[in-house]
Amino acid sequence: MVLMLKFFSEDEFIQILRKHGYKATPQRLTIFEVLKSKDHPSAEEIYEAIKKRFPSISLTTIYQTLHLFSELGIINELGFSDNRSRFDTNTNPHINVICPVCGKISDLEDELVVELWDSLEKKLGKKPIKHRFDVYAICDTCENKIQAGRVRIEVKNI
Amino acid sequence: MVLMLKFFSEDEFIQILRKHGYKATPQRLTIFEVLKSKDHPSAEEIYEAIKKRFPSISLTTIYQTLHLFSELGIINELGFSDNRSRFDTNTNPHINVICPVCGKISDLEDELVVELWDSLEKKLGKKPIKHRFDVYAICDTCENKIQAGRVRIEVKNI
DNA sequence: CACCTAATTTGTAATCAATACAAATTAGGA
DNA sequence: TCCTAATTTGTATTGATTACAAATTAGGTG
Repeated sequence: MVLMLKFFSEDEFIQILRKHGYKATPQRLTIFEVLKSKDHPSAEEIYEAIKKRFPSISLTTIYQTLHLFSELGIINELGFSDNRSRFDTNTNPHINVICPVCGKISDLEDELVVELWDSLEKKLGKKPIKHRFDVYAICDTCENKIQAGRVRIEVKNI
Repeated sequence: MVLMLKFFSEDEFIQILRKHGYKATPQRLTIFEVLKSKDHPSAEEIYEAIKKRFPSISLTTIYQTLHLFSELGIINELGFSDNRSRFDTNTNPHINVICPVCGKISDLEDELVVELWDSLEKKLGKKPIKHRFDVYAICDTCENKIQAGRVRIEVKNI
């Protein structure tokens, strides 16, 4: 951990690619920039955002690049039961708080999570490779809509 | 929490269905029994196991039933990036320790996880609905194969 | 116990995110 | 500037899951 996509400059990012033997293509750099600005985007959302800056880009490139970034450990792919992965740029120990109504994901950083993560090396006999901690709770926005009777509960990502 | 599919008798299970207005069909009871005996099965694995006891069952029924059980809160659907959900019958606070090589999932019950779960109500301002904590670590079986040079690393569920 | 009806099951067709593939393009070293 | 392996692109395909409508059935009622 400690690495965090959001804090890399473009130059640092290019160095990371080169160090691993990968080329610094404009497509990769653009996807990197878009990832910085998005929260927990799906491939489709990334594709839509990137087409604005890079109209010729192919969806296949998006997928290949996201898999490459996952392999490099700078993002995590989060598979969901609705078959739409989302991509997490926060690789430090944290909890994804997911609203089952609107699908919004927000990060909860917490000392106890770090403590739990650190304790796992001893408990498992080896340091784990990565984590994915999800918790489901209705977000305030949706809670208010429900209170006001303005929404029928329809569950996402659950 | 406290509910645990593995510890329900068939009669108790029938009562749960009826209490919620659902019929106790032989298909549902068979799926319930098979879930008791499987660890973290996919829909396909459940289908294969059930066809032995109930040859006429349809894959659609498997899916409908698994979704019903999820709705009742007695199992959790775990979506993965390979687009194959697996179903977790352990709804108590625990960590899924996933081997990225063979895909094996084992449960780690731990006091810190319970403590973390219990602390979330205060931190979020509301009691969360459910959790899903995954950690990736190569299992002993795969570790040994790798040491012996008998396997090329090929990643699953990651 | 037989009947009735809404719930459930079944088989097939459709969906759609993700992947495979092969041709065209390009980063970056020589 | 050239060269080549890496990368990108567009299209075709895959495969888990869902939609749908017809057939069946659980379980309540008289």
